Amino acid sequence: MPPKSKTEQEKQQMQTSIMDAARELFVNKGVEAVSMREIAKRIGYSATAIYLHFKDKESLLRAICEADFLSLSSALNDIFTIPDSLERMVALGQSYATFALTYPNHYQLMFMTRHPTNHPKNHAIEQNNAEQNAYLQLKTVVAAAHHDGRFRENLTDVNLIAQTIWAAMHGVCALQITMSQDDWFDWCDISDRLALMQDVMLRGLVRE
Amino acid sequence: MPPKSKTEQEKQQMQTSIMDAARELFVNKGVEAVSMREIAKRIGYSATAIYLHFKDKESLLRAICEADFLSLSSALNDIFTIPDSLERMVALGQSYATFALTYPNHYQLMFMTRHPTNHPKNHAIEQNNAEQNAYLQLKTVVAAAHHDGRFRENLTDVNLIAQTIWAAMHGVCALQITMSQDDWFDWCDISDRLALMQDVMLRGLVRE
DNA sequence: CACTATAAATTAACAGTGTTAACTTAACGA
DNA sequence: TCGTTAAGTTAACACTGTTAATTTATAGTG
Repeated sequence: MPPKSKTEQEKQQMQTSIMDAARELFVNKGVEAVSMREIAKRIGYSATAIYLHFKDKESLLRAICEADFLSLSSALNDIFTIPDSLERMVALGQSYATFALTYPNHYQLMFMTRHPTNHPKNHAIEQNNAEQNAYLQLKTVVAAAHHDGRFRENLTDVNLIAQTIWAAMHGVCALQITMSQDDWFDWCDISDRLALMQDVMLRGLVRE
Repeated sequence: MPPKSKTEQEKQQMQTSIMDAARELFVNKGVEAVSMREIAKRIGYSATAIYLHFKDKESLLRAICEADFLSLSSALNDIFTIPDSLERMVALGQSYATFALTYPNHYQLMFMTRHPTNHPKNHAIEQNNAEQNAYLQLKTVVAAAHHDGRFRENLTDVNLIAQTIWAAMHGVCALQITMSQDDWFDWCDISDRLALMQDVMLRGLVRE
């Protein structure tokens, strides 16, 4: 039943409906455990219909990730209204963690898997802009706090500080994502772990 | 050409040869991208021969991780001769990081890959002993430092402290492993990042 | 030596995967 | 009314993990 000549808007709608169905399945069952046929059935199409909109499964996944990269960026942008530079920094970390734990599969693809660099040409550059943006947002916040003289005297390398803060938040989130299913010991509440990490990092970084 | 009745040692050798081939392929291409047939070909057997030693693909993966957990455990054991509890804690973190960065492949499988955990019953308990040991080593060191009154007053939950320290070290190592290839910005030296993380965590955790 | 039981390994087969090629519709412009 | 063509479907291919059936070669027994 193919009515001819969908409008551009209808195409867009079809794309997002594919992406929405795929995202939900990906998150619930894991990317590898979801088949194209399953995604297609969810929206009442055959599997091959997806290929009219996305080159393959990986590019569908990337499209979803890119979309959420944008929402990460805008979520991080909301932070910049906070006047105090330290509070701003904490809020940035909180938003970052919220994103990571809300979209664990996407986070895993973005920050927890070595990218084979298969397509180094085309979207490698553009895509890294998104990554760069996310890091630049962090770096900007750190630089502001540094400019305000909030860090200890011996902390002068803004890049080093930013990367260490990033590592701290990443550590909590990544460990939660990979290990939360393992129930072989007492995982403290993730929010407690996040809060303590923020607290410890602040105490360790900030001038008294 | 099946000669009858392999000795127990030969069985062991076959198992480890399977595990070695699998580990290398898993790490280089990703677990899901490696087929049993490919692993088997690597060691000159047919795919189904693997099933004589491992129940399925997942249990092969778990066996690999288990073996690597043991070598981590023994690497960490050397620390316990250090008398001062804080120095011991720092040294543990250092050894942990050294292991992670020396064997990034193993580390990736152990701490950076989500495992399905489909069969929570049988081997869940025994198998996790190795993991438990590694974590218990950390917890022991943290508990000692806590007992010595080295932490800030409000820090009383040993589990929470241990998990946060773990997350901090994991963050630096994991980010290094996944992102070191991406050259799209100025990565500071890994040893600087590690040192700063240790320093910040110490300042944030320890009573003055 | 012959014969069988058996461990070790292999091939055949199954259901399911991502993906491509060939085919079917249905609506539009001429 | 007739192609042309976009939108979608079915058929097919080369894979995957895994199980069942089958081979092979040795070890022990008569």
